[in-house]
Amino acid sequence: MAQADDRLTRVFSALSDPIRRDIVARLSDGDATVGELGSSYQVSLQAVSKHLKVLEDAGLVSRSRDAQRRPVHLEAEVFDLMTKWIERYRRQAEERFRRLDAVLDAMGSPATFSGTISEDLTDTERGAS
Amino acid sequence: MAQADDRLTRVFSALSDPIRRDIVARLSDGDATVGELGSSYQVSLQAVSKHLKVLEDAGLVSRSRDAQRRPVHLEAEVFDLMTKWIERYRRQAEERFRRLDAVLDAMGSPATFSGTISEDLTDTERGAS
DNA sequence: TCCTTTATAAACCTCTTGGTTGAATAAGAG
DNA sequence: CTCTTATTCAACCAAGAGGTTTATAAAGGA
Repeated sequence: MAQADDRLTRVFSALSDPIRRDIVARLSDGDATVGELGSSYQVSLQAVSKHLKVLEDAGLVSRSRDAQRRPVHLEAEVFDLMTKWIERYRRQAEERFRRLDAVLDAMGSPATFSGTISEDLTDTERGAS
Repeated sequence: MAQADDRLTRVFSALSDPIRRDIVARLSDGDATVGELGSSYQVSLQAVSKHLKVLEDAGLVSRSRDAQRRPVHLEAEVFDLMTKWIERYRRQAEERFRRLDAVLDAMGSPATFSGTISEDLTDTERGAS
């Protein structure tokens, strides 16, 4: 659970950088070496190497070996982690919205909506005391 | 374009923090005040207030006013930005994978796959020189 | 073997982030 | 008015992130 949390943190964090998102975009089009990737940005190759390490730690890319080169490969499955998280709460919010609509509908009043309509759901992630 | 980029950066960045993700999770169950949210974590209320500002700047939440209270509301539409980005590259990677399979199939060889199969795609985001 | 290419490691710097505490603001409630 | 509640602002601090440069490692190619 804390593990999944760390993983999500790493993935979101990895994609919060424009260069790293761009690297992912490029890799979706095919594997590439560090040098190939690096030539597109103004930052040093070492910086790109660091970015790749971040992506790798997040599980978003993997690397093999081809002579001196280390081709980088996109691991698209990790996206699932994010989309699942996102979709879960999006759905929940939409569901709540639907219910709110139903309530307003039933009593035909505006109301500033300050209370909570739904009860507690089992929330696997939240844990702080 | 750079605007969308900033927005994506802010959204991913906002969700890269466990407390902020948890806040989003809670808000998906209903609006809440800063105080209500803050009581769940060990950090100070001021820290929570800062987290909310980050979420707000990312467009993930909005705030209204109810006397001294400032109820926080989840803006789930922003999720679309992310899912669209993610799905785009996931799909592209899968597509590439399919084509690779086809190629391997056609020539019945293993091959370590180092080259690029597809040509450049018009990539709206990538822009660095 | 020696050179060149490709990539990483290490040390360093600066800016950002997430946290703190203490003061200020906003808006009822008595 | 004055007090209390709810929230934010300001100043500060430690740790982390992203960048640099210099040096090192790994692995063909001449």
